[in-house]
Amino acid sequence: MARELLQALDQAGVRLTGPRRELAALIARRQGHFTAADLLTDAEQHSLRIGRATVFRLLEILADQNLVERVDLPDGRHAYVPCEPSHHHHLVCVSCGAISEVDDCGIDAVTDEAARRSGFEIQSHRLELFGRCPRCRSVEPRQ
Amino acid sequence: MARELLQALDQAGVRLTGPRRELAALIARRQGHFTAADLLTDAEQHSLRIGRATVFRLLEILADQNLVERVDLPDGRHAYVPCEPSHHHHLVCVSCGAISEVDDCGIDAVTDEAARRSGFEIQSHRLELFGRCPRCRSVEPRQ
DNA sequence: CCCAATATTGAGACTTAGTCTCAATACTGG
DNA sequence: CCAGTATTGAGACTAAGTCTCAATATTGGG
Repeated sequence: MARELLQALDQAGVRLTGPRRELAALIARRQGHFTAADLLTDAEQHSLRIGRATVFRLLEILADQNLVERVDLPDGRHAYVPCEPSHHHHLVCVSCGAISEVDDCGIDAVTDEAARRSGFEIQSHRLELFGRCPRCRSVEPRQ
Repeated sequence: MARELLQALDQAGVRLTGPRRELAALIARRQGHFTAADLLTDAEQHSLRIGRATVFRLLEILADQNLVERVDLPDGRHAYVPCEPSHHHHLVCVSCGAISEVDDCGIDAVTDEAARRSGFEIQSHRLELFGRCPRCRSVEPRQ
């Protein structure tokens, strides 16, 4: 999976330097969402000397390329999710942090309707869904 | 408008102390969204000695009462919007920062569909729409 | 292969948002 | 008025993120 990330970066004309390869590998090893701080901790545990700025810089590049998406968790923290570049939305499991992607499920009708009612010209939107994933539901059916 | 905020707080059993009244007035004077830092600046300009913690504490109370909603701006900052307690979504004007509320425009169908496809049990969602408000559109029709 | 131009790097200072603690103060009901 | 409780501001603290800069890595051209 790190392979794919690097390939996509390469195609976008981004230099594949050592630190970037290492970070791509760390990201690939993660399940679900992660924060910048997570990556810094990971790097330290692997005895990689990667600066804070480098992490944020790569995350910015990845976000620009839509290879990673920024998600605002309900508690206000910022997390990132590796994902397909196409437009879609995220389902965040509040128990285990797993992320699932769902593509457009008729949201356009909603935004169109909102535009009609408000007179706004809508340029972008962000939909985040929070709940419990199938696995967490089966482990503890009701919370 | 500060009147309404205070009234709602009162009904919720929150003490209407001096600093809270002052902050309510500052919030009422604001158009659209604002950040905690905005309120601190306002307070200072009005020579009010209100501590940082007090601002965050009141915002938390207001958010708990759904009198204010936290909005994550596209640039990653956190802002607050005074609003009606009922469930709804926000339209944020990226030019002037104006906020408009739209209530449920069929989003439930979208979340239901997402739940069906993913197996998640969806507990909450957040939809934010970004674009340009009617006024900004008329001033500069295309950007 | 080497070199000069350019991009990237890590370190750490810095900024900003938000939390926490605590002693002083304000508010409450009796 | 008074005792108990809640709230307050100050400021220390933490965490997230940005910025600067000198050192290093990478690149394409000769």
